[in-house]
Amino acid sequence: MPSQFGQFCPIALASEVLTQKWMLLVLRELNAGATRFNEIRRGVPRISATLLKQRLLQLESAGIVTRRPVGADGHEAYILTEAGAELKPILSAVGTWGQRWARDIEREDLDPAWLVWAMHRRIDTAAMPQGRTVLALHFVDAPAHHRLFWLVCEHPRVEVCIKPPGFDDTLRVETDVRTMAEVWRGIRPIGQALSEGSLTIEGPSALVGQAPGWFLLSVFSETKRADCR
Amino acid sequence: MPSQFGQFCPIALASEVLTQKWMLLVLRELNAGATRFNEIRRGVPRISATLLKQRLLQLESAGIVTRRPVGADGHEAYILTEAGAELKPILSAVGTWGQRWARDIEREDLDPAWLVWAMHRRIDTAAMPQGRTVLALHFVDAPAHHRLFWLVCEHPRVEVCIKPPGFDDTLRVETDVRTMAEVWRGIRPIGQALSEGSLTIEGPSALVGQAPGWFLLSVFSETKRADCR
DNA sequence: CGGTATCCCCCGCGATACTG
DNA sequence: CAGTATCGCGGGGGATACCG
Repeated sequence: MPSQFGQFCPIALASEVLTQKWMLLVLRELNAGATRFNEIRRGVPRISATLLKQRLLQLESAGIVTRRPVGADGHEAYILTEAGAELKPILSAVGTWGQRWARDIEREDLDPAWLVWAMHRRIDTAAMPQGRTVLALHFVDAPAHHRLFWLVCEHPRVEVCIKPPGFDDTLRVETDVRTMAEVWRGIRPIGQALSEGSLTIEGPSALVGQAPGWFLLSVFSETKRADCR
Repeated sequence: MPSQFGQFCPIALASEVLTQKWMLLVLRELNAGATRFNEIRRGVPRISATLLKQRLLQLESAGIVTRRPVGADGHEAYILTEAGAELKPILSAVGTWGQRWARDIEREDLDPAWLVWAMHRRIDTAAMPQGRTVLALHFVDAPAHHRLFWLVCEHPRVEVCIKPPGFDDTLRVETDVRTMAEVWRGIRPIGQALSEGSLTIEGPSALVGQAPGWFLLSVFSETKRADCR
């Protein structure tokens, strides 16, 4: 796609690559440390495999991504180049603006599977007890197949399961998707959700008190929304 | 267009508006101080009127732009809201990245009319002699109807003419489009272009020496390209 | 100047099925 | 797991003409 805008302005040239559909979300995943094809897809579940591959090729030819052979299989990992790493200020600026000014969350935005995937990257495993901690997440208002998830945490790794992982639950979190989403976004304080009863944590009382601190929430959660004026 | 990406991530929500085609360029113009419909169009000449209007409506409904009645005619001016003003870090980050890492300038990017329009916003009229200064720009390799432009400068205003403005030229600049573009981008030092002879300035020798300083160049011109390694 | 209205084409993209 | 192949449609957007 040569010269989409007919300008040599750096913003126009950068736009050609960066404003393609799904592109910023793919870059967000790569920036968050995703390297494998399906790892990226889990963070951008609504993109088709065909289109994701196409986007990755575009990123490669733009010098933003490189492929590196990995492991024993013939497959490869996608790595950000130096040019890709320098996209971080853009993602940060877009996220900050979105946190402050973007539209409110709609029904269709509330994908519980994506929420859990986002949460699993932001768990403070160092603050957890030694050994394995299993957090069961129960979204009371989600469709049956998206109602239950488990976060299996063993410092420093966190794994997402959609079936019982075979270990006892350490704690059980029960909430609705919107509450958890707003807590994750930093729009609603977790303490408020707890005292309202829209989010409950069950388990050994010593751990129940610590658990809210294990959730590090979105990287933009500290940025305050602007329309509260 | 509700929930294009099915995520409540702030980057995804911001993307819905910001990554529409032409959107960043329209915002660049608004951020540069353009307020009228056709003023924006001159900075984004390849967008159709229909689509520009559509984009402006989207910006309005996203809370990024407001319309304000202006002057005697029934028309209006487009003004950035506070949310729109806070997009500046995004434009800045995208431009900086583009300056460092975006693809090289192609033939079709080299629109001399756009170049002159970009330049006219970045003229240091305060450094010019008192009264009116007329700069004639001659692009030797441009198609006939885009070969000659005039910048009529009278502090602090600069006007672009595509026909002889009716005043004597103070100075005459002769160059090819690519040279002027690369100088404007800060990729090639103007001194180098002058000594190579790919850019010449003719007129009273006292003014010829000052003239290179009148061109403030792109706001990203100080950012160095990265692939010089 | 600042738009509308209309037409129509193309291709971006989603969906589905299949492979090494 | 990491893709490829194919099909088909929808609508985004370019072009052109028109208007107050």
